[in-house]
Amino acid sequence: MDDQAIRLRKDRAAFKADDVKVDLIALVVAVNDSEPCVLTIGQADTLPSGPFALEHRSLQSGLRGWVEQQTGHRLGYIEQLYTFADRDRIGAERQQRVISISYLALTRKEQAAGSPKCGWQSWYEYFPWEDHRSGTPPVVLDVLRPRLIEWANGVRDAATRRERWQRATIAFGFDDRLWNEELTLQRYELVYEAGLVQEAVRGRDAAPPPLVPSKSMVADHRRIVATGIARLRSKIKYRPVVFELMPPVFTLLQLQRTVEALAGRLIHKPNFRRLIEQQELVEETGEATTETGGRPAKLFRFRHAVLDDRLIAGTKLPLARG
Amino acid sequence: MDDQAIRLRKDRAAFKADDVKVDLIALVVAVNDSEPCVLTIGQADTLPSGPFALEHRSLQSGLRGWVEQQTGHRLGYIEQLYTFADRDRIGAERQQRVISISYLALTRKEQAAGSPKCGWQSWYEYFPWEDHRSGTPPVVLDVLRPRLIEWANGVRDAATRRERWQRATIAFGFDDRLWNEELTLQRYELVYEAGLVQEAVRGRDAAPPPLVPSKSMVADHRRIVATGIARLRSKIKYRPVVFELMPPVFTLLQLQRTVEALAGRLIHKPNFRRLIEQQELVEETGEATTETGGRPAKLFRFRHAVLDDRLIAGTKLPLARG
DNA sequence: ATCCCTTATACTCACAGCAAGTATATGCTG
DNA sequence: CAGCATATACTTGCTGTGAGTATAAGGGAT
Repeated sequence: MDDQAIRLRKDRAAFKADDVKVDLIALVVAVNDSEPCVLTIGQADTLPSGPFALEHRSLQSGLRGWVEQQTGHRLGYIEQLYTFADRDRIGAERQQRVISISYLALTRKEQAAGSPKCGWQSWYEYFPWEDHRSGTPPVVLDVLRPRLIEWANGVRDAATRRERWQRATIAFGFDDRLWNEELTLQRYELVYEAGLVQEAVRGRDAAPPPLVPSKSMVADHRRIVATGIARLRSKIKYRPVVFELMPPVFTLLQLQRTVEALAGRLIHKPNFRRLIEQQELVEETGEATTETGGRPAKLFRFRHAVLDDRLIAGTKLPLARG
Repeated sequence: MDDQAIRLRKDRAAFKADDVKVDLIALVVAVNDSEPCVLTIGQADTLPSGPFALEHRSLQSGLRGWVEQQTGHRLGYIEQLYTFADRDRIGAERQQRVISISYLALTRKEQAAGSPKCGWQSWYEYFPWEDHRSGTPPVVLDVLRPRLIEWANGVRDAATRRERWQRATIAFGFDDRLWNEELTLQRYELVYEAGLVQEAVRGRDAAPPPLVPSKSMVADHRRIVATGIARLRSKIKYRPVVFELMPPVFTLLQLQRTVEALAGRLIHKPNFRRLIEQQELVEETGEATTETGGRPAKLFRFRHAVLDDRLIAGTKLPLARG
């Protein structure tokens, strides 16, 4: 039957007018002094972004252009995060759709001179419940747990109640379940659904509700950050991406602190060192530094050769479960 | 400095005219009789697709609409694959960009009555080198290896030669390296770069080159299929997505054959059963079937409860390395 | 009925990965 | 010199898992 083919072509033609605007959004991450940071503009509430335009050679180069212009940073490693088109994102004047393509970029903080109107923020400012390096942060049990219980009990249906509480239990590791650092996005979605972040109650003119203390962001940028954190926490376990965040030369402890900063949890030192060395991810420079205090630490550099063959095996990092 | 902010706003305004067209492309996968299939239209060379339009509630619902209209299939599980904007994809008449957002959907083949002009194709028709269930297929060592050696040696620079051959070695497991089924995309990119598939030499009017025998597709659809295969092969190892492809009731061997079909390699049976059962992914229905021949096989169904808590641990499947 | 085939199911073994604990060496600082 | 922080080595024990083998149950051909 060729009707189908013809109808197809006609339908496709009929849609010609529905052009959309495409926005590129960058989540740029660096780690400095054991603190994972994201690059922001505005009131530390906006990610670098800009429209995809004709003169851009590709999506990635368009993104690089915007970030460079807005923050003065040259991006290195880039990977696509997610593409979305929310209903809320329709332009007011014309009925027009906006598609947002978000990217995750990894750099080093010192790389560029700070541009005006941009700065680095610890990502734990936006997600205070994600940093478990000094044990479970108080906000989890003191604030989130009771609020999420309230939220779960806020519905009639018993099944929904149970389902809500189960989701919270899994995501936050309540009731002796273990904390899974990779569930950052699920956790953000929970606190959003429960109306505990500013973004969720924006535009509503109800009485100011009791929010969980945390820094909010413009539009859905905080959601993008959550997506990026989750992606990064998962990826460091099987790809040597940490090195994109390291200076050319570093000590093993610095490397460990960086991974810990990203993962939001501590790592058993001997295991970490064994794993790094047996995988031959790094090589000694022959130098050592005394700046760390204590016994001078050997300096290492990343073995770029592994970028090739680590495609096979994957890099594993020992993230302690307990 | 507020220049920056002002300049930013102006730049953004100046780009207003650069609207783009957004295409949604669906890779719909099912497994039937131990054969992984993709849903195609046209001459079995096109994936269901259509433009994103104003009346679509969301990207996903737009995609569902197009697939349903073109193939009669209602999609269930959907996940985003990748978004790209190739330089080649510029409209001829107007200078306009086309963004393609691709999705991976998992269904069961029997679900819908076949629509005209659409059909299921084994994905190994497009990637004959990916099926290692009966050992390494001949095409790998007899055709691909010599052609890739030629390709690697086709450059002057010794470093490039070595790098090309190393990539090929890793991707295809030459020289006693082990085959990694997840590198489907890297392999396709290699054969593409080497000019061994029809898509790579399209539009060139050089003499017909010696291609590797395989079915080609329109535009870059075959690349999308490769991306989807890679994603799926990776994902079945840590998320229980296989069950989206299974009938409501099945035997353990059927389940194993499905996983093997996707992974393109065989699994050690006792290990597979142990892992499935100890993870409590399935439960017995109490029935058994004699249709399989031999001793009647117990029938199982998927435990939907695990969809929740498998967020934590992840589902693991025993894919033999050797 | 018997043999043989196929499939299902159970048990065992061995090794690698890895989390965790403990101990020691080294060099700085006060 | 004491005290401290770091680096580095050794050991232990659990678990996951790849792999082999054995047994049970039904169907079909002889």
